[in-house]
Amino acid sequence: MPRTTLKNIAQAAGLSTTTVSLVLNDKPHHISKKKCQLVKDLAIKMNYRPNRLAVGLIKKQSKNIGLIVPDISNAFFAEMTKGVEDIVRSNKYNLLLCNSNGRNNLELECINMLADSSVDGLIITMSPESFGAKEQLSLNALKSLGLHAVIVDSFNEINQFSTVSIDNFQAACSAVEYLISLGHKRIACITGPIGPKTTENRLNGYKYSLKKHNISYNENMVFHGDYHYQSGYDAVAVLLANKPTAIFCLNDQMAYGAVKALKKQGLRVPDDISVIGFDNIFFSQMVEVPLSTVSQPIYKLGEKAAQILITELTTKQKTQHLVLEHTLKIRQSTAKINN
Amino acid sequence: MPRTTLKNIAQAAGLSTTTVSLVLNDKPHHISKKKCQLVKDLAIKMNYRPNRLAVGLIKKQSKNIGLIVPDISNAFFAEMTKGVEDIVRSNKYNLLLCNSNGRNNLELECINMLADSSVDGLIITMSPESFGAKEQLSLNALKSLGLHAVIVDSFNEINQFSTVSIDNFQAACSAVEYLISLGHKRIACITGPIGPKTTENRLNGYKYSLKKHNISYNENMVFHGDYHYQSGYDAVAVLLANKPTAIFCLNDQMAYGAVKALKKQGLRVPDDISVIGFDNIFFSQMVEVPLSTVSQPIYKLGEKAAQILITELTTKQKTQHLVLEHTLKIRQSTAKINN
DNA sequence: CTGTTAGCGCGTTCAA
DNA sequence: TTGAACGCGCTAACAG
Repeated sequence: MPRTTLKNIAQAAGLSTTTVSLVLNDKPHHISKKKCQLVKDLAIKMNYRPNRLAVGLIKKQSKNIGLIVPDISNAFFAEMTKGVEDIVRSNKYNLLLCNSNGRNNLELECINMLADSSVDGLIITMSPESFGAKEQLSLNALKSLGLHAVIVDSFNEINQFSTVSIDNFQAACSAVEYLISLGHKRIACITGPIGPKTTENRLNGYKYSLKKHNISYNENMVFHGDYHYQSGYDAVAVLLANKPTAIFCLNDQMAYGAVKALKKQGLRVPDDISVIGFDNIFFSQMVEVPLSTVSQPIYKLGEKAAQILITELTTKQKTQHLVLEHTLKIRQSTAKINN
Repeated sequence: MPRTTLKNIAQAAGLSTTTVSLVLNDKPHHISKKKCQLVKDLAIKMNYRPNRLAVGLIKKQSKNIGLIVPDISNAFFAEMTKGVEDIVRSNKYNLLLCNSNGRNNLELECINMLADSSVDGLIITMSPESFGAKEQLSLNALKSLGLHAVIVDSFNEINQFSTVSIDNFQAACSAVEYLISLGHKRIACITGPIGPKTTENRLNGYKYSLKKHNISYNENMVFHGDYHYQSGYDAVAVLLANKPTAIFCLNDQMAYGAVKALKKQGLRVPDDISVIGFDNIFFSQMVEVPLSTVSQPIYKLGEKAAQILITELTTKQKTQHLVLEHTLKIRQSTAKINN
């Protein structure tokens, strides 16, 4: 049995579809109270609900918003997505979810598919691959498709899209400064893939803070991981050669891996070596050694992105670059240097 | 600048929209090679992409699939969603994501919104509230809207929808039997909210295995949690009164909470008390004491659900009830009884 | 106060 | 070999 359409209820009421449409959409009209009531009753009785595709086609707005993330099964993106979803839904939009699997070409496909679905706008966290020329590819796609977009976890002053993120440079500084305040001088760093601004900024914060405290920067104290658990684990074997007393991991997942590897090497965290992470995903309070970390307001990042997008969509407001506050979350994986 | 439409390219080619449509959709036709080529070239040059809303409206299939989960920020659902998304996308569908926040009324709203968006079908994990009469509410909504649906993590032989899940009863049995094989007799259980079949089946498995081994069932050894970390933590204070030597938690999150509380009480896991979980979410290998648990094929649950749905959509295949294999994942939170 | 007409962008008869 | 005409379900202009 097909859904009841405007026409169905128009027929049942003996009126035109226009009349019914006017009444049901609360448009200004001059239709008799009785007919109004008739239409409304009928709509309820026949369980009428407008077809969003048809409305979207004519109004040129689908009431759909797209979200592109590298990997929804990653705790960071899952929590961010929740923030997006809550705002989107409370504004009567639907959310189209896409995974780019961290690949720039898939990201481009997602952008196109979402455009094909006439999304009113989209929220995107660029894939790790999308930096430099490839980032431009994505940005240009968005631009040429005339899409409204908000970019999360990336800060690009010169582009025409709104952004939401924390100040990754300062956040990294605060983590490293904290380590230094604990007496650490031999501070290693496990990074994500080199290229994206987010990673660059964190790494620059690390370098800056070292320099500021007259600690010379040693390339061998930096391991380039990929933001996954395993790379944090693998990094330890390499970094230990340089006898660090602390390790700054550019995300929590890699910190978990590092802690695990350290334990396997017979080193105690934080007694023998300190580890600090970045993100403060939910599980960081529950891992073997509750993780000290730079806390990002992950859920809020998603919320704000959605709010900004919807605001841009409804009012004709210009783009903005929102920087959310980070905090340092001290738990038990860091301690004063001990020697 | 608006997107190029069929009409645009028809004009540019000096042909009718019909001709263009025929060519671009590879429909049987008798159009000269040259014109064919012209159309195809133009389509590429003008970057033509069909409007999915328009196509959906006319074909009566939107190529959209809906997914309703209680909470996408929950690691279990995030991973399941990834499985769904991968299959959905590789079949050229789009995914509409909805959170029910665990509430039946929101679940109903989601179902309606998805129906309004003309989704071709949907995948749903019922909210914990949706059991008994409330479950029927959701089921009836799906039915009366004529929606194709696949239900994940729930098994209901009498309904008309396909289901995908593991055998929760057997899975619970295997966990408890394992504990018993380790010599445990005083086995406590931390459950989720009572009502949903999934929880009931696990609890019944627990009871059945106890009985099978002549261990009398003691109501005070069962704590009714809510599947969240905190309730696992809170349960311990209550359960300890009955001196259990092992605790069976109906999901991993609560197991983490239990382990944490146990530690706080000065008890060592597994030396003083064993803990076993359920789900095997990704983090269970990384928590303080790597968790022994019943492993569900979470990603596969999502994959299979999507595959079944798409199969039902394309071929007119009847519903099926797929039961996936679980396994027991023994890690370090369980040990032989020690007294 | 209400209905007719037109069309959003597309696919599908049918006639030419 | 091609195109005009129709309709998916709906809204918006303009009549009347």
